Amino acid sequence: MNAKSSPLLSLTPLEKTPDQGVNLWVYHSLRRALMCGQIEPGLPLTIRGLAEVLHVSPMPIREALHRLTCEGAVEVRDNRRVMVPQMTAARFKELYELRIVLETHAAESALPYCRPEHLAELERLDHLIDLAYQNNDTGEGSLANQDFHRYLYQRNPFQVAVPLIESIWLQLGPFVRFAKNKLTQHYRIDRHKEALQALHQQNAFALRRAIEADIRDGLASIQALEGIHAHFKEQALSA
Amino acid sequence: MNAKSSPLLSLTPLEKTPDQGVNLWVYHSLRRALMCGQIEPGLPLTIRGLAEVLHVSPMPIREALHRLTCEGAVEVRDNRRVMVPQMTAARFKELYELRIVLETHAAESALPYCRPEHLAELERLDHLIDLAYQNNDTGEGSLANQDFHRYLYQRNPFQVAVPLIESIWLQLGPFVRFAKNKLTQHYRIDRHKEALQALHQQNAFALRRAIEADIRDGLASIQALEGIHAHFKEQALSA
DNA sequence: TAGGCATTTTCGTGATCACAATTAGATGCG
DNA sequence: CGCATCTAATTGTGATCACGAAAATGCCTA
Repeated sequence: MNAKSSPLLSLTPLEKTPDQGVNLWVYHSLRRALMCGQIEPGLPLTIRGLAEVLHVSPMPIREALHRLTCEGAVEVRDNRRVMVPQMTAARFKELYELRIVLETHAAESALPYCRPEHLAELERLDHLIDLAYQNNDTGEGSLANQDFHRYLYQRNPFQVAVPLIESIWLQLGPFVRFAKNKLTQHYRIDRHKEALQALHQQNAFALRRAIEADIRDGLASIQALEGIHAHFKEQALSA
Repeated sequence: MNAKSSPLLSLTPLEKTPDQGVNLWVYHSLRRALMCGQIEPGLPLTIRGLAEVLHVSPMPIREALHRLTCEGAVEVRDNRRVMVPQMTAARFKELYELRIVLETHAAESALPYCRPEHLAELERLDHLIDLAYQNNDTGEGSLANQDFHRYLYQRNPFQVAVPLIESIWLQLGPFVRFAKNKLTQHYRIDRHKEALQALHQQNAFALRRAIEADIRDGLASIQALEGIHAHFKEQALSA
């Protein structure tokens, strides 16, 4: 009996499966773990290993890993091993620029559809963010922040950018866990309030500026962390 | 023996599998079929049916369909049936706006990495596009056009937008087949030439304008088709 | 004691099987 | 003759198995 010594992963597997298949439950569990930085980049993820950790058959794991692969959350090395990709400073910068491009566009395209009741819901979601950060729960705060942005963008019923944005979030997720210092939280301007005001005034330009500033603030609060680049793999330039 | 009457699909399954697994071969075959509009939107795709058409076991089909699902190429109706999503005018417009946002950004970020030898390759790819259209091969022309754009964007070694752009292409793919009229080809301005000139001059602004114009030209040539909207499902507004 | 090679283990892939859910066709009632 | 119901075929999901390839382990030699 090979008692796998794999449990380098705690992997709180979300609350039990309500009704959705085992497949989706495994996917969401792994996704959550990725997003909260519970999986070490570079550590090889094996199908059978994860299957044992989550107490399911290898099949749902296989499908979840494939899905996460095509979403960019994990990558396949030389056609075999799968792992969370190493981050580089250049890729980090590209991902954040893409966030700005995509999310300012998504916000502007959602602006005409925003009704007063939606603004109320956004204020509620923004309050949840504050609560999470007051509890020093960085992971939950990050997820709540995504809920705020996602709800805004999805006001546009024809929105097609959200899956792409979520893919970017997923690629950045494993590295935001280092932003545990709430120091910058004290001094930061609440860009969400600015966004809400812009929404109220139906001011597309102000909305874009608020969203961009919000994203740049998050980036700055991460880059301000000393030693953050130690977690980035030096890029092997093969020009 | 249930002789499936499914062959509503011709599905020229690409050239045989060179060395990559059956999995990837199936995926690329389906992707190619999607891109060339060989699969009727709304027609239900079944795992076992496709498995019989491609003469493989259901397993590679299952994985390919899942991957195409998370790329937005196909969608799952009420958690069971999978099919090419119906297009609406609103979604069409959103997808093209997203193309412009993503591709102008990708082009600009690739600009600093463009060397003379890359420009030569781009001219070669542009020539292939002309050849395809001269042969009235719309499908091949569309693929060649994607090769041109992809090669340009990938000059940036830290590019992260290309997978997202390919997802948009994949969602638009099944509907560009209607653009079979080469009438607009005669009068259109060659935006790729403009892009190449901008690249040569390292002019970011001109490059963005060329790429945006190129995309808008393609959109216009499709929308100019009378009756194209007959292929769009009227959107069911549930506000 | 360190390095090269062969054996063994582990892994991903692809195939087949069993089962619940859904759907399409058949049947019976009004 | 039309419609509701029931039955049977079909589908997606999840589990298990077999196989070739890649790694890890151990062994042997210099």
